[in-house]
Amino acid sequence: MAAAEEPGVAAVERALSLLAAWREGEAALSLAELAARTGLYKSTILRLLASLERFRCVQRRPDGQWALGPMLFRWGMLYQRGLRLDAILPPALRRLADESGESATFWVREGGQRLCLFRADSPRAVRDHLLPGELLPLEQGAGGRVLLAFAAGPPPPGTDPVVVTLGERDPDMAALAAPVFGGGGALAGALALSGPRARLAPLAEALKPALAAAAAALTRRLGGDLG
Amino acid sequence: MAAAEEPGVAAVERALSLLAAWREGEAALSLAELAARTGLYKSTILRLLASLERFRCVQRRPDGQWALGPMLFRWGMLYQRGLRLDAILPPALRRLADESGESATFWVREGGQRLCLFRADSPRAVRDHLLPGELLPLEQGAGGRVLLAFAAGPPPPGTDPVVVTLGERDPDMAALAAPVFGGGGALAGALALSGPRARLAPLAEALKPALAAAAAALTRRLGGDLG
DNA sequence: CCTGATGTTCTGCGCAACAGAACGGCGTTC
DNA sequence: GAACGCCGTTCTGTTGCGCAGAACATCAGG
Repeated sequence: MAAAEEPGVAAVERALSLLAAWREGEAALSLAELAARTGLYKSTILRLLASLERFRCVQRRPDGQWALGPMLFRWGMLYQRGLRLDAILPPALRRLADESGESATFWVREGGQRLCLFRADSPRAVRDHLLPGELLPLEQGAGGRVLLAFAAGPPPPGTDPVVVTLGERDPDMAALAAPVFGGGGALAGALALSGPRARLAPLAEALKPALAAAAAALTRRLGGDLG
Repeated sequence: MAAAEEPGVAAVERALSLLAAWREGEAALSLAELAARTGLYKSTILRLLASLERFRCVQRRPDGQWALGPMLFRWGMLYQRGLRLDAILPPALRRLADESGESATFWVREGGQRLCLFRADSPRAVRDHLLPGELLPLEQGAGGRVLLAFAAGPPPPGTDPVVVTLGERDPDMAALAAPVFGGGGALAGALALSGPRARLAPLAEALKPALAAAAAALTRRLGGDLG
């Protein structure tokens, strides 16, 4: 990375591109696969992995394959808890999922995407499949639309804060979402319910008040109604 | 890092030492604080942060302070789910915590330490405080002792698999733990109950069968009884 | 207004890190 | 058993990357 270009450290970016090679559901990757996915030379990868391993960001398995390491989990938890939502959100999401019968998710905005920060799956066997840590576009789905629509703060009183979308991200799914505000009226995230379209679409209007109430309760707990 | 020393990439290790600067409960750190904690020059830190920011491992706040970034959360979740325990453990821990009244934790061994991978807090207000992502020594506490004692695989039938410790890690706490085995009889982790010593110590013997049964049920679900 | 602390920018120089070849091991096929 | 292809490991000459650290700008507090 020439000084005339964007600042940074090329070796660090090579190491991070390695970490970015893992995908959902992959426990371990071989050296050859890492080379194929990153375009880096195997000797370069081995040197980078040595440092990542020393800091416990990757670990080498007995069969020679490489897995992500525990320090990423630790830092990921520090990130999540640094948002100061971990004490409040999991029980609130669990309650909402149990009472509504659908999956409850809390989305936060990260740049041009939304990140699934907390999740309580529906008690039902048929439900949408979504995992904490997943990053999705803002433009699709109720959660993303709420993060866009309410970025500037709380709407005027009397405005319906709940957004409903049918089949935007997946044709068979539906979702509702409402904004949650934190201190100073800043948007903290979007509280969403989601599930199969056939089951959720007929119930969407009926679920709006409960979702709006749950989001408002979270807003109050976060001090978002004081701004 | 001279070639004669351990292999690796010094710039990468500097960047990782930056990420390691954050501690529990710290949402953001200033440049000066990062310099104080790592001993790196501020110009060096800024270059490293530029790369970390580009890969979304840190983010700069409007006030100029630096926070850990969402990609760490994503990779942390990939690490956790790569262990293939996420579908099974959270509900099992919740059940165990609700039935026993104490906090339930799943520990995995990472090198010479144990990592809190999943956690269900006790429903009671007075409980020990422990968070996913925390790393603790193996030599202290029931969870750690189990990871040491059963590293070689399942014990002979008839052996009591539950370890009880009183006040080892914290004088006011007590814990019980039992091993959980995965495919091929390999130790997957330790299932633990923990809480205030005054409350848990009198109940420890009575809780052993339930904990052993829960651990055995997890072992069966993971195929650990087939090896 | 002054001071101290913090954050930002710049650059010469040294060596860190890379590219990529060569090699060994292993599994598969004939 | 030999040959082949793929994977992982080791080595090294060269160069441009990345650092140290000084200088500077900004800001908050007294």
